[in-house]
Amino acid sequence: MAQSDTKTKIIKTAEELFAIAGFHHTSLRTITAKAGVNLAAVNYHFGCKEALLEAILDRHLLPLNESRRRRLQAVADEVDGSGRPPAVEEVLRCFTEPTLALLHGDQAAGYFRMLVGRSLSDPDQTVRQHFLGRIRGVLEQLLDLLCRALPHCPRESVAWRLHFALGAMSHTLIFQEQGPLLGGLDKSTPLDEVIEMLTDFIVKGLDR
Amino acid sequence: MAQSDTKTKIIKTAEELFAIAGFHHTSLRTITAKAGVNLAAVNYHFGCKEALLEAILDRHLLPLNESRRRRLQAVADEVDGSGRPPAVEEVLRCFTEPTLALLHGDQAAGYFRMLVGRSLSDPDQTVRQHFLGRIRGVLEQLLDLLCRALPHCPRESVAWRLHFALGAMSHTLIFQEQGPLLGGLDKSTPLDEVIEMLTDFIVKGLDR
DNA sequence: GCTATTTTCAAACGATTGTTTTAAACAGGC
DNA sequence: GCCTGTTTAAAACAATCGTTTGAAAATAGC
Repeated sequence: MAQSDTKTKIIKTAEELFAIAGFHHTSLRTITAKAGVNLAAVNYHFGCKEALLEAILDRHLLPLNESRRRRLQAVADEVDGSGRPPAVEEVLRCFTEPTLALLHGDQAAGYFRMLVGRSLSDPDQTVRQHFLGRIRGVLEQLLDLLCRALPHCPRESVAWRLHFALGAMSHTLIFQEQGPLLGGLDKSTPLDEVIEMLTDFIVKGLDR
Repeated sequence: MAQSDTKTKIIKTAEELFAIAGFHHTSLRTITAKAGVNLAAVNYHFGCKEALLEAILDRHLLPLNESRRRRLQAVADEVDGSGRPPAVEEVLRCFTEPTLALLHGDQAAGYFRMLVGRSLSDPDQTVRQHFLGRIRGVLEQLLDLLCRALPHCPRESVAWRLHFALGAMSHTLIFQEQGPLLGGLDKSTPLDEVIEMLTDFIVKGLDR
């Protein structure tokens, strides 16, 4: 029971607190107190606070990106075979659907979702860099395939549209708890429906 | 010259540093050192750090939102008269174009742009609340008018699409300095062109 | 030119941060 | 049993944070 019980408790608690209050605004004392472990345990198991963040990111982000990568590659291979350009929506779903699978598979992944959404726009360079370093490769792959789906469109235009789309995505991932910023917005809408609407929105923006 | 010279120097410096590093990650000592004023000057002139943030937000956000409000009202009045629903793009530009005017009018507003972009998704509740409190009214007005532009579309769907659009917008405002997260993205693209592409993207997503 | 007010300044305050330290408790191998 | 390496515990570390203090300096009113 002693082996890595403490380590897991720290990771899960920190994941939640980082997602809600942000990395720098969450102290190790808050984490360890809520997790019921000793303060020094963080530095013993992870070395430093920043390494704890990396461990949290790795836990979900690595398999998630691997899944995205496989799906993107599968579509790319299919295009290579048939010679027909892929549909924009098909490409986009290679990126988004693994996220949905993750959120359905792991009940506790809800907080991770917020953390990911925040990471892109975090004011702190540390958080941003750790996150970007783990996702940049997949983004390039996604951009490449999008360009093949839009052969008439210059790469830079596609890149800008993808940039806008990522903004919409991260903003949607964050949205939770922090109160609806729009009056007519129902927070209880199931995540699946939200993602469907978001996908529609993005596909329309990316296409043509 | 002495009257509010210090006060202005503090505001302008803080605006820049808050935009780049975030509110909580920027210390009053960093601000005052860069501004060349005494540490205590902040608490003397503004009361506390949080009030300094409010002053910064007010300086540009109040006139900006007033301009947006007037333009939205003008379109609404026109619709009331003619009875024809407005175009989505027309409504959207009521919100975005005043921003462009601000950025062109004030050379130093570039940092404010980043600050605004960050504020929506800031991990810290303080920053978010101060920002939302100053923009929520205009957003409601924008949503109302968008619903009239899309009479066949249920209000909640419009709200969600606007939600996605706001994500794309804030993400675009932030983007600067922090290194391109996408390879094919040219950072030197003039802001006008970026906003044009962004508007296209959003209109396509909002419409129909 | 004096007074009264505003503004600046250096120094310190108390609280909190991530991290380190030192000792104690625990585990399993032989 | 004892020993070796791992894990926890409480305390202290040095650094930084926002804020306050009290006196000096500058300014304005008359």
